[in-house]
Amino acid sequence: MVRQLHGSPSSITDVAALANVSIATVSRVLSGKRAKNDDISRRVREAAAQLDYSVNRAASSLRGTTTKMVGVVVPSTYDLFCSALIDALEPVIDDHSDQLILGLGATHDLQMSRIESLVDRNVDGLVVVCAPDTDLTDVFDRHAGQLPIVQIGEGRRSVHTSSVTIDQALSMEQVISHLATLNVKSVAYLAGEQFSFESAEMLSMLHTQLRAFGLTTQPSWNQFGPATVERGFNATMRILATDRPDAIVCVDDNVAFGAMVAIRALRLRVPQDIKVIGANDSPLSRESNPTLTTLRPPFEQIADEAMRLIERGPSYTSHISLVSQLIVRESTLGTAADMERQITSGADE
Amino acid sequence: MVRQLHGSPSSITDVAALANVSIATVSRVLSGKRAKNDDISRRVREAAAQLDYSVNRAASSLRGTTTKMVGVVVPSTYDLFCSALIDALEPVIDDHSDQLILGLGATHDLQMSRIESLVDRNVDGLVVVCAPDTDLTDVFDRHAGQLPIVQIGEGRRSVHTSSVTIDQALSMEQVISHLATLNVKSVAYLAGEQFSFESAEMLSMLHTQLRAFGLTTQPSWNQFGPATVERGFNATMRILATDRPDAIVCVDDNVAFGAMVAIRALRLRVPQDIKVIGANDSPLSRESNPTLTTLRPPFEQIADEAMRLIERGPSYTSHISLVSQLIVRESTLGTAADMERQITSGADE
DNA sequence: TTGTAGGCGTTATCAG
DNA sequence: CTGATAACGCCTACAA
Repeated sequence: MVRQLHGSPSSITDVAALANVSIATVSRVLSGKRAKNDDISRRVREAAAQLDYSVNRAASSLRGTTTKMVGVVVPSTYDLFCSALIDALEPVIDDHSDQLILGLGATHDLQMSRIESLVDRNVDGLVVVCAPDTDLTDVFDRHAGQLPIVQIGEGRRSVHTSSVTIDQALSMEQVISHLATLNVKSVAYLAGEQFSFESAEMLSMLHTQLRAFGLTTQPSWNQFGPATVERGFNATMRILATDRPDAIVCVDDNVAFGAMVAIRALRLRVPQDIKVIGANDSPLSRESNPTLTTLRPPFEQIADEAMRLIERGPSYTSHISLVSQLIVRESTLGTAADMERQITSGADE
Repeated sequence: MVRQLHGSPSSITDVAALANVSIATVSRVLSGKRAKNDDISRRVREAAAQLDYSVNRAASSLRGTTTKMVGVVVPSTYDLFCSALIDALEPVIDDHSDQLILGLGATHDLQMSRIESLVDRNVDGLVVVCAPDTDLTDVFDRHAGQLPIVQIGEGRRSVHTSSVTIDQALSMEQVISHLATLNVKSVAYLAGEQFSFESAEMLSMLHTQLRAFGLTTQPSWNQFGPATVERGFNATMRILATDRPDAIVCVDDNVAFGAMVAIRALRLRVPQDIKVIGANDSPLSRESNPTLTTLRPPFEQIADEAMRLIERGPSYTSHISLVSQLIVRESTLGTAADMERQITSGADE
């Protein structure tokens, strides 16, 4: 393989010359728009490899109809949902030989600005996680005719864009059904921030499912708050000061961890005395709490569906709803021995 | 402003026609390669605005010398250091009117593949966080002549690339000096994973600084392990079963949180009985542990320096070392009242 | 199936 | 400082 360390990289003309064919043929062979796999085809590939040739994307974008770039706009990579999504999206985008262009913005204006930039760049598609309380429908409507846009998760929908969401009702049903199987009678719920539409929706579904399965809860057990370990700890302490629910369902694995610590601090056992379930599981939280029964959003599926929708172009819009996976672990099913092990081992070495 | 909802977007030719100048002049005005700010300049800008014109980056890249794209390659966005870095880098890159192309890879092969893709795309520069135990010097050497490459943090350095790192020695000095001021005599250290070079370096610096300030430690107090809440909890429980260090320094805010929970579980007080210090602070961990004294890496500075190095082009290489900021909070300086408040309040509402 | 040639929108060059 | 013009590298009718 000849490396052109100095001088400009080889172009399609060089390949054509070396393979003794026209540049049109080279273009067709290399872009797969040619049926046969004969001698010519072989010669072209060989020449390309020898010259270490790769297409100039700028030229290709200029003349062709795609840029092989996909824009991804999310509020922040701190957000565990967003980082899990990005980690799932990146390999899928790479598989399509596309590039992931990242836009960050936690406000309407920032998100809009990033989206405009990406549209300016003629990205082939846009994946957007709307910031909380943000309405981007105007921006979407403005561009949805030009390129496929896929909204992920909550947020007001534009008529012209596709969406991939998580079916919170089915997810909650899995949780309550699981608890019912374990003979749980009463359930506390540590929700997310009050102002979030998602939180309100989840809470309402919880009540629906509790009713369906004949379980009970109490108003003081259904608390809104930030999704932090500390909040889980504090909220649980407060509930357990006077009451004793059979299970605590948490909006987040961090909250669930705080709850478990609080339960242990009160000399109660998980899961024998109280069962704990988390949600919005991500590899990061899993690592820090490997015994927690939790709802894992289907990030790989989300990424696959999003890219599929982008591939189909702007004229096709579809709304896809996926269901989280309930991962059953010791915090609901474990034996006393399991939990003992969890607390005392974890050997540092 | 005239929107061209249907039909192709306006090009430089349209602007030139409307402004009654040549396309060359339009190009110069809009790219700032023209001194005066006279009538011509004004007419051009006006025409561009009227036509909602924006340059076609593909054409610009094809003809010009830059692509206005910066590649960022990191192991994973789960990693708090990486997500904090990306969140700091994105706005800086946007300020330069560039786009951030993200490449993810936790292994040598993946990182190399992403870097090759980005170089193929002719990005204007590359920011790379090497995966642990990964040597990318061969890849760097191959491309460092073509485009500026900036390594962030640990990892083997290539002679031809720039780097921006955190001065761990100075950071540790801040920590120990702070503890010395508070009359701390003995310090335990919960390190990161044993195999990481960074961990070993930090531990050695800890000992150096302890000696310098006349503090003590014990071999059994210096433990390697994963950076999780659970690990911090377990490790602290084990140490406190027999010993009583005046302070515990943790490699990570999560570990520190686990340590604080363990201390409280043993009915000891932070900071009166034992002081706790974290490190690698990020907004995420700060949110879940707002009372922790911690070392915050200078992400904004890192981002600024990285972009500055990229702007200077491939021929200029420089190695920059920045120092973390010690954020002093209640876990070392607080009063009893502070900590009481921390535990019992945190009002869910 | 292959080659030829035109043009995508921009920037760099060079002459005025 | 401005304007005309030549690339940049590629894709794709269209002709052979």
